[in-house]
Amino acid sequence: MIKPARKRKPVRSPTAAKIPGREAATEQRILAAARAVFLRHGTAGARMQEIAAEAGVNQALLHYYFRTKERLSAAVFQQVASRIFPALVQTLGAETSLDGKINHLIAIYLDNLSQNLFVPGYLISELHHHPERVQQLLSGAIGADPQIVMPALLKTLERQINERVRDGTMRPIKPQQFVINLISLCIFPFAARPMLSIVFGMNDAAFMRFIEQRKKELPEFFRGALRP
Amino acid sequence: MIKPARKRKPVRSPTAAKIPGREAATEQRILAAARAVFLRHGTAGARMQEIAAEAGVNQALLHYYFRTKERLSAAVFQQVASRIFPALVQTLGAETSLDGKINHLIAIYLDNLSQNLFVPGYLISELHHHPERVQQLLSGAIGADPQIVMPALLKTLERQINERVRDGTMRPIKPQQFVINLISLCIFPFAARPMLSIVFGMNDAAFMRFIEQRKKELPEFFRGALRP
DNA sequence: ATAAGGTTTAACTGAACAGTTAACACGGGG
DNA sequence: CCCCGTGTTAACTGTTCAGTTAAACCTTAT
Repeated sequence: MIKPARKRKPVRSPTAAKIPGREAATEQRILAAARAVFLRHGTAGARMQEIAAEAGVNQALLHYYFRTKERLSAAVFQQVASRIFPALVQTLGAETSLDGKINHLIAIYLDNLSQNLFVPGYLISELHHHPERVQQLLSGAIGADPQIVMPALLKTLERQINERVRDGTMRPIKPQQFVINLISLCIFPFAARPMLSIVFGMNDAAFMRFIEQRKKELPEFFRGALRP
Repeated sequence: MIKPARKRKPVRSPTAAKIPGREAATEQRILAAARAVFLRHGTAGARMQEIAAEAGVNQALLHYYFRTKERLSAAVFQQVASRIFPALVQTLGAETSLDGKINHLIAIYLDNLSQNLFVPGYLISELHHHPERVQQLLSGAIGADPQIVMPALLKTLERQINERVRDGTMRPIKPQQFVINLISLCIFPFAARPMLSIVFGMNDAAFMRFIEQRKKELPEFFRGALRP
């Protein structure tokens, strides 16, 4: 069987004329499009064609810049994760007061997530379906091996908690429980937002008011829970 | 083009001989298999072939009992959701004391989720990727229109909170914030488990010990947060 | 100019997938 | 005894999808 000579249509469509000096960074456009699509549909549910369309390019370009769907999704995951985890490590690992850490973490998380509403649902979903990737991806996102950084962080917290317990200004609590309680209260409302919207009848504006209220109340709530 | 007569192999494989009176409920086997596969991979990532294999049946049987993949996944979602939501509504809507509700909800949620570790990740993932289905699915899971049940529940909680505020035994808090804080602390650790496993270096046994400790500490923590 | 090399395109390929078809099995009621 | 409805199977179909190919384009350096 002889392959027939390919019939070709004109390659550069007339609408695609680019301004020469204004070369848009195609790779960045693709990454942004991929992020939008992967956030909405998850890695398994996303379609390369949809990403190409959203970026306004041909599907082959996706493979030119990122060999496979897997690599593209990994790039997106890393980008998204690196907005969330370093803040946690830096804030809790700093040498500021415990109360300061609580205030700061709540403030930056609620602010950050308010502008990236889909991030928590996406991250939980990806980590749930691809637990085998977690280790390497977290390493990249934090910028160091979490198995070295985190124990140090927990030690620091434990010391600070013990000081306050000795002062009589705080009840004892394991540093792990401390961290989990704090980030649960910050992140979960965003992860469960689709549910809350229906269950509590919240539209987008109502949800934002709800979060604004949390910004004011959460620090007090959390510190209150730890009073002796 | 005339279709050639089909060549057929023997239809009933010898190993598949069923005990006649002991007709296993095939539909239930399929549902259980579907649940396992959908929980692991999510609706988009799951493969009908894998479900068939896990149920030990032919792929065509899946379509015989549940017309499409979508219906099968809806059946699974409803089954899983109906283990989580009714308990919430019943517990918080009951006419027991506020402290009793807190204790009860924490106890049953941590117990229940400990035996269904993948449920929170699965539910959050599905709700995130298919928000349009939430309404109908929640209605089925709760057994009533959530937009009628939930406001009543919130009213009840608000009344109980107001009583305690008047007594001076509780700080004021909006009933929505009350509910979200409570279920955040219960559910989030399970949803984020893949992350915690790596970040805190917890294996399965360590995670279970972690949850056991929460069972004891959470009620105190939560009530403490609301002391005046 | 022009050749080189990075960029972008239409068309193609092979595999995987959800869903269909028609044959076969078998117990129960006529 | 036979056929009818439900259950079950192997094989098939049409589509969608990730990934490939080779031609065409564009910019810059020579």
